[in-house]
Amino acid sequence: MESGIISVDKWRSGSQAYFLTHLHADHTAGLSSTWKRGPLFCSRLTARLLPCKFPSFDLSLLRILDIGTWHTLSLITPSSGDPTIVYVKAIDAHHCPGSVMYLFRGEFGCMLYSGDFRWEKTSVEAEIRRTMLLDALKNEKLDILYLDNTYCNPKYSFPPREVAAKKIVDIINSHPEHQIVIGIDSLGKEDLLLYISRELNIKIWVWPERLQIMHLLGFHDNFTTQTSLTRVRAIPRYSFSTDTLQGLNKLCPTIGIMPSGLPWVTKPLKGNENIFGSSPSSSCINKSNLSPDITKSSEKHDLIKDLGIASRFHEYIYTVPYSDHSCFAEIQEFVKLLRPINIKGIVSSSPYCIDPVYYFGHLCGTKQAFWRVHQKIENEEVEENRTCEDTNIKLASEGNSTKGKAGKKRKMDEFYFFGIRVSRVSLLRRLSRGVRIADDE
DNA sequence: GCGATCAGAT
DNA sequence: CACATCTGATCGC
Repeated sequence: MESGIISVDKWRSGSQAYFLTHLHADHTAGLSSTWKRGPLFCSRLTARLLPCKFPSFDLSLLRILDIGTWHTLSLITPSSGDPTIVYVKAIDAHHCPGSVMYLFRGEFGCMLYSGDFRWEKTSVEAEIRRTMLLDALKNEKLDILYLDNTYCNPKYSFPPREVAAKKIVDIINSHPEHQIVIGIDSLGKEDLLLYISRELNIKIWVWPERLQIMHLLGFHDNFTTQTSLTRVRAIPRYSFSTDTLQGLNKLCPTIGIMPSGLPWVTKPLKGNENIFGSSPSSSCINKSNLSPDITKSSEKHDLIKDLGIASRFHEYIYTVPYSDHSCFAEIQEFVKLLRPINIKGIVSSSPYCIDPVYYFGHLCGTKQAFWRVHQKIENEEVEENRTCEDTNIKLASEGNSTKGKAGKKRKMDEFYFFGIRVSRVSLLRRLSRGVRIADDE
């Protein structure tokens, strides 16, 4: 049987074509400026952004896939040496700029790799995308869906991004005298920042590399690297912490806003701090007379009363459920729409992320996968294993190329249309995402 | 010395 | 509690 025809967000050697869904770091681990293993397919926008991350990347290896158009790849069946045709269509994933899903058709059947995606149904764009996906699948069963299962648990529920964005503007407006910092990554959340910029009619500060990204995305008027021009700054998420906010508040009153799919917490609060801020006697209260006295009971009451979907985890920090991944209900809608024969989650890092078959197996074209997963769960220690593929990884005796307990995992793979080759994993480290299509396992 | 990988942090 | 990213250590060439 053939193996390793194409890889999605996986960069080991042996494939004939490589597909990148988007440029976040956990999907590019293994890619580098010296890439030469084969053609790399991606969206036009990803191709434009890619040199920022990989400056001397050989651009002659890039293959741009226009969204919504079928592309034809002539590949070789490794086992026989015979030519084979693979058709691929890229579909906007609405996760971050350039992000796409890939729909493949070939001898192996029909498969969709969702990548990271957000499936909001409130926008006009979402309706266009829904139609595009259904048209692409017309009269064709979907053999396998590789699904972004980041929040594949009913406990994960959050509103559309538009709602969260409004809340963030409300928070900013309710702090007219404060500096504002917002934690973001190197790509993503641009729509949020644009919305803030337009609603408040201000520019937003970003760090220089981020301004370059904004310009590549075509945003020339809403962002600046001059701190004097604005009170709203977007800073790297890794430098967004309680310490950062406490430091900033020694200079001037500042609040932090963390847009995230989940309530965000930093390291455990110390001493007599609590989620509504330090008591006046706390050693952590800052001593500057510029600092906001949020501990005044009347003001505290007003702030809390008005938080709505936002929450306040620290005296200076708000978290708002602005997520670039689908919530559980959206994932469910997506699966209901597609009715795949089989589903495979592409994320296995979260202790709460569960094999999507557990929740959605009954929506699939075959009940086999559903029953097998339920059987597996009933036969094992449910609370430990059903929510945590990492448990299997930790139990694995060796970090070879099969994830999980060899016997158990192989059993799991049997009902998938493809075997999945997963790179060697550290027993303690989460799996990277991605898939390499192979059916020889 | 360099890139890839890993561990630990935010 | 998650995600995405950074820094720094270690490994192999």
